Amino acid sequence: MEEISDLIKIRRAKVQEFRDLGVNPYINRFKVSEFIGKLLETFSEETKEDLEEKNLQYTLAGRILSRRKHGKTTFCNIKDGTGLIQVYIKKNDIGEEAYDLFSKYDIGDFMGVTGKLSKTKTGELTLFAKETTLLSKSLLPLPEKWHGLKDVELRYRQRYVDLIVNPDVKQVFVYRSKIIQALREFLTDRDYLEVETPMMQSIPGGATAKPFKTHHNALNMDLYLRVAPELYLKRLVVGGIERVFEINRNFRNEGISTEHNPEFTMLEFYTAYVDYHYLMDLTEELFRYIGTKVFGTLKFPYTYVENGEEKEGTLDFEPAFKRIPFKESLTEIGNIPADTVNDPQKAVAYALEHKVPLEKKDSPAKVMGKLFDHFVEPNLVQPVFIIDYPLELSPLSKKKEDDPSLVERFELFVARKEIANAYTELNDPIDQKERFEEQVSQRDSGDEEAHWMDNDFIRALEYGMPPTAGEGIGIDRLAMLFTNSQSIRDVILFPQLKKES
RNA sequence: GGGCCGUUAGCUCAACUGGCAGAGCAACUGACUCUUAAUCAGUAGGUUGAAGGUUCGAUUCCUUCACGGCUCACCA
Repeated sequence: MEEISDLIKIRRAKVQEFRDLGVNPYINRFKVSEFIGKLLETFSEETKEDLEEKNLQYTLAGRILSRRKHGKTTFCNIKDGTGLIQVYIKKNDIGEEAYDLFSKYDIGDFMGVTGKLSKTKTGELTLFAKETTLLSKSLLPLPEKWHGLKDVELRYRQRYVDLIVNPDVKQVFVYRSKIIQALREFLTDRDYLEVETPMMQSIPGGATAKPFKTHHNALNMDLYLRVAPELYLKRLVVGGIERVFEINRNFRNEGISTEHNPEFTMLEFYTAYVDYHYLMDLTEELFRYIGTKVFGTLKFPYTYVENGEEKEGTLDFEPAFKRIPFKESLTEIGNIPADTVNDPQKAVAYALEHKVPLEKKDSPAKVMGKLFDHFVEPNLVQPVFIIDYPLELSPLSKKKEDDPSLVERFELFVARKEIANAYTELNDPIDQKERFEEQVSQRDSGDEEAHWMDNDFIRALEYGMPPTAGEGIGIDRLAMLFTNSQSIRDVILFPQLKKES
């Protein structure tokens, strides 16, 4: 039925051969005396003579990644989770029978090896084997050693293979993990409490986005996967958890691109008694903390494409991040005439003239948003806070005291991407209710992304929420930024793909 | 969802204007006791993503579909 290539048939036959010889090809345990990385770290600089004198015996284990056979001797490289080391197997040293058995191992198999650590005449740290053990047999051939696995579809679908043969891949995910760890440290050191709030919500709130819908059978109730934790975290601020954060998944039923995966990881944190200015300072500090702690630098390479050419730049988190009001950014960075920005009709005309796609139902504020996306965002390379957004684009933010058409909100842009979004939280329950009502009417007129009415959230605010500022940071994009990754799929281990055909 | 590009051996890639589908690595057989993209000699490996169509003849041209990449729209 199933077509099996000769390569696999041969390997399956080998498994049987080992069994026939009384060798279990999948043994239960194997005691390792040291990890490879540790040996590389400790002994790479030592001379061959010193190593010989110390007569160091080790038992290592790892996956065979390459092999160079020379008749009665073989060099191979084995890799464990910590590093890759060369092993030298000589017939005279391990015996004829053992050598014949070893010769049946394939690239991709896990083997254990005991022997003396020394160096070859070329100076490479090498374990000179006295004994080898088959730990686990591999049935599928690994991709080519030189080119690795390049087919991006296979890399994402079979990430396990990608991780085996493309060493840089693991490093990206190590960095991702360390970045998240640094975020946690940074916040917990400042007395923020990490919490987990519902991912399944009956009213999906906290962001303008289309949710995924699911159904709970026992409760006979439709539920939505959350688009943001925001409204629950604010309920906690109401309840007295005045410094709170959550790092977890959000789900949005929208397009997939190099910057969007349907499930993505967000940090959201809330701080009572402060405003968005405080958060800007804290955000700058946070970026420098990650840079220093994880990478030991505040300057990062940045690859981008301009006019079809790949170019290299540098992102610098050292200088103070610029803070530019939204409206000013349109004129100063977007080079849109001031009278156009101030006149909704002219703005629409300007947008159409420059082929910015508008929809008929777009309000003046939405037109501004689109002008921003089109003319300003592509120019925001070094870290910059865009501040003071139009009220209508921000249904959960607090109005500015001196200009109620604007809200106290900022978004942080780096490398032409939106990385963070923050604002002084709206805590006036009556104002909040009116804004929800406005969103509901937009929803009724066909805007599937508009916010829902959340009466329990209003009730929480009615009990009183202290003045609070909150911020969300997209972790995937943050990881892209720090690892200079061109696609969000390169920082997500298993990105969403269609079913394999 | 739209546009452009791609899918050939396990992997990385060739095959001119439609004319016998090829190489390197991996595999297999053999030689080789310090190699490292080991080397040398030989062998095998293919429904060219799928289904139709045009043609004497299709990897190549056309149509539809599947999957992927980039990009636009939407969005963080």
